[in-house]
Amino acid sequence: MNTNFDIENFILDFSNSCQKKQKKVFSKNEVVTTYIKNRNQLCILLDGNADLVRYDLNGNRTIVEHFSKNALFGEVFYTITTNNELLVEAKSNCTVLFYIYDDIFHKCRNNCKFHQTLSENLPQLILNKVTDLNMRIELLTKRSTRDKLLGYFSLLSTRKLSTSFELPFSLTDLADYLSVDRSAMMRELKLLKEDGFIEKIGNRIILLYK
Amino acid sequence: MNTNFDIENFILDFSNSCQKKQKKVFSKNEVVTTYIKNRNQLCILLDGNADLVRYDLNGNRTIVEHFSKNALFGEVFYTITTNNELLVEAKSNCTVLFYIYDDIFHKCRNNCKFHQTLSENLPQLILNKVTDLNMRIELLTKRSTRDKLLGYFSLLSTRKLSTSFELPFSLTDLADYLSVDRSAMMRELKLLKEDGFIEKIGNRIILLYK
DNA sequence: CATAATGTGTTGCTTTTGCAACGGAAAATA
DNA sequence: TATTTTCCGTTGCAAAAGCAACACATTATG
Repeated sequence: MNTNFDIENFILDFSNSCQKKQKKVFSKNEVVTTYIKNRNQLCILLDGNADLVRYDLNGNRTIVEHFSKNALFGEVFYTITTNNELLVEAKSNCTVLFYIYDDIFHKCRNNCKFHQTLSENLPQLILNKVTDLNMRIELLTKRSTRDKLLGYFSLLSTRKLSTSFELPFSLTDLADYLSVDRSAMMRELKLLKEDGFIEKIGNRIILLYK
Repeated sequence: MNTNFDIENFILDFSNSCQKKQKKVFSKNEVVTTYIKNRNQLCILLDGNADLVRYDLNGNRTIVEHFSKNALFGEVFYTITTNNELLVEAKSNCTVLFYIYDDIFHKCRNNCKFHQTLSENLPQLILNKVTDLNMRIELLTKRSTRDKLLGYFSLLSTRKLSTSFELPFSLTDLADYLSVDRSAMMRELKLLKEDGFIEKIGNRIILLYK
């Protein structure tokens, strides 16, 4: 996450300072948490990978966000407006810290340093989420599967400062992230290879164009 | 916009308190502003309607956000990460206040009340944007044009607390907002009518299902 | 008021995407 | 290690969406 706020040190310094917290360990595919209206839970992923997933009424699965080490998530960052189930699924073994925010923008009743520091930095952290969401929207508004794939690859390439990078998703999950059918995406992936846009070696993509 | 912060009164009280501002009037279809990296402009729509629009390399147009009276917009709320042109277009005659934020989360150098009050409420305002963006993502991840239309209609219906409501867009713009082809959307709209999901009288939609 | 510009509604055709199904590879698990 | 489960890669077919073109309505504008 791109922030001036040093989450890593913050966690090291303060993670034990608040009494109102819980630390839990999850194994792969377990449900870490479900998003519930007005609870204002805040979670920190100390270790592992997890996805925020939504299931709609048609049974379609959408990966809304992907979290890795030190990611912050929870209802604090996501005002819930619909009835759709929103849950965080562990993609690997995970260690997670849970906090409840009585009031997002004010101090913890216990007046602990953790909540205080976090409150100060919350605006910046939320703005980071906004950036992520806008990127997501940009991807989703692309009209074809090809453009979604290329857009996503170019994003990863920019982040890694390299035309070669690992996919953080399985291909099945990538399809759910781009909101397209998996087999149609595989077909397009093949065409992208044939048309010389990309190379794919296992989980690694190499961008060839420009 | 759904916020505890009373924008209307805030504008009345403070819009003249900061020296670093500009008030401008635009006529329909004029470009209100272009989003530029690191400028941190903040705009308040005093009157009229405007859209945040993106044009991609294929010439596709996407309406990213729709603004009406008292809406806040500008780079402050949108961390720019791509090269795509992002601009705000007046959809009617508009009056807009412009401010520049030297530093989003700190006080204006002039220490004016406007920036101070806004700083205090910025987290809440950003959270409102997050809500909007999440709804947008939810719409865009729907797999079919039908589901996008129904999802959008149900959203408007919830907002207006009525199964009957006016569309805030022309149908051409609605297609750009849902990121679908206009004629395909028209076709689907016709089918929705035929299948008894909606009624459409001019600009007004009536939801018939459930 | 006449004319231009924009928006609506429609359609035939083409392309893209989704769906369903399957075999084999890889990974997780007993 | 054997076995089950998940993931990858592919394909034929059906459905949906995009494209292009047009007539007509409505709205702006000289």
